[in-house]
Amino acid sequence: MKSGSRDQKIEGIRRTDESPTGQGSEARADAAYRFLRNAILTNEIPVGFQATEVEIAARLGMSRTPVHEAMARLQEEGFVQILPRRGILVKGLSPSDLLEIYDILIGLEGAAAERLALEGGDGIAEVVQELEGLTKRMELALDAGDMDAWADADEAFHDALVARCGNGRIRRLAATVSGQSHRARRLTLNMRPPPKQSAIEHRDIIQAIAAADPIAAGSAARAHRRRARDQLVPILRRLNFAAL
Amino acid sequence: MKSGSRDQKIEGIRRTDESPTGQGSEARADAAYRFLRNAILTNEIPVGFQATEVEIAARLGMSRTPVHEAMARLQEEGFVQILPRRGILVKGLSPSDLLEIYDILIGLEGAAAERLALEGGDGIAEVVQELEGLTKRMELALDAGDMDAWADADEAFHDALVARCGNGRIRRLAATVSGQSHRARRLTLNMRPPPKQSAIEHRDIIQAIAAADPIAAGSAARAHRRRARDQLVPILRRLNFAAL
DNA sequence: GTACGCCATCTTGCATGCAAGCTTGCGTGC
DNA sequence: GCACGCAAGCTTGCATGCAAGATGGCGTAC
Repeated sequence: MKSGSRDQKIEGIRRTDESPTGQGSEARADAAYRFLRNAILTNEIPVGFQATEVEIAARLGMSRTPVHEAMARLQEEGFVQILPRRGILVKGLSPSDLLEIYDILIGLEGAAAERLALEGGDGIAEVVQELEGLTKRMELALDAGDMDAWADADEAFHDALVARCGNGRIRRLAATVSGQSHRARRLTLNMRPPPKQSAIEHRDIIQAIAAADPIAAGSAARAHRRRARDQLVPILRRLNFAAL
Repeated sequence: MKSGSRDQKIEGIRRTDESPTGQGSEARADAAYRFLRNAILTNEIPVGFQATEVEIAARLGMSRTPVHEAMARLQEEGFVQILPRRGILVKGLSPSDLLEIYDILIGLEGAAAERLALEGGDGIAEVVQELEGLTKRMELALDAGDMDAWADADEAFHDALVARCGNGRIRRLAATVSGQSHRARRLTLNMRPPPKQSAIEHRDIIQAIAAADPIAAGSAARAHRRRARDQLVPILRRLNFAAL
């Protein structure tokens, strides 16, 4: 037997009726990529799920070619593993994988914060306001005990930090890498102590950016992610998650 | 006419006689990727070169399919751009591209140095020795006035830093990103003042790693790359390189 | 002479056909 | 009863065929 969850539904790919070929580029391949990535992130396709290109192609109503390309991308990003002659396996994240991911986020978000503080001046006020608003949302959600809303706001803060730093490459890399830790963060959301500290640390970052102090901004961003790492990784190790 | 350099030779792809399919996976597609990437990095295929998938496939002695996959990867990494209906364009790097790349390297190498210092203990002595050896090579090359050898050793130092940090993801990301700046570094090699400072800064990094001081190690690594950035980018801007 | 519109060609994206290797299950021999 | 060998099937990688859209050139009209 291949796996336990062959019967998982993968229906419902959004066939945007734009150019089937042409400038939109990679219509089907891209659709397959986005659909599968999203399905894995939301656990619609669980870790350990195994299937062949043909099966996935059939479920998605397309041929093997675009699925093949999507799989190559997903493998590069660590979401799946193409097993030699056995099919495609949805991979989980081990605690050490997560450690790697957090170390990268520490570096990238530090760089983003630094860059934001360096740019300074003009558009910064707007960014600061956005970051402040998201931090406020976190606090409100935390007060209300709504951890999902807290996680949404927290994620939005970190997304905004890298998205607004003006460095498109950082944005793309961070999105890819942090996507991989999405499941882990959500799963452990209730195993962690209430994240009261997060908002404070976010404000440290915001302040340094507003003060146009790149060194302090980078330092604050790294310290924040470091603390998250040192909190999250031990929990996973203790739980002895082989993969999640 | 498409471009000026259609007649460039792209012959000579190394057809490793391993399994044409099977476990090695992506034999031809991977070969195409590596060959093209290398050719672009070494300027065998110059910036501005433009061709179609069919032409490249013919030159490489394979069909369009593996070339197509290779191109998708190269585009994601920023080496080429697939123009809607006009073919594939080898992209150059603008000064702001290079700024982005350096900001990322600042972050990633900082994280690598931090991680190395954190691991501490056992295998660190070996890594420290390797880094020290490469730094020595830089000094010797610099004394001999051999800038190419200096650049080789410098590159090896930075490669070793991220490769030995134990984080495979950092290694891969850094390799991809730093590869893109390869041409720029080489081209400006003789436009910069003699890099006497580099060896000193490398030793700062090495010392902090040896002392198991992650904060200092990260800080030193970032400071080193920051200086390189602030030296290189203005040169490119001044030269008004649209792309290189 | 210039500008606009139409047609042909070119290029890519996807579907399908083909080949080859690994895996696995069964049969046989010890 | 167990282990080894063989064969068949399954799965992926690559080649090729097909279709569709955009671009550029050429012809015509003003």
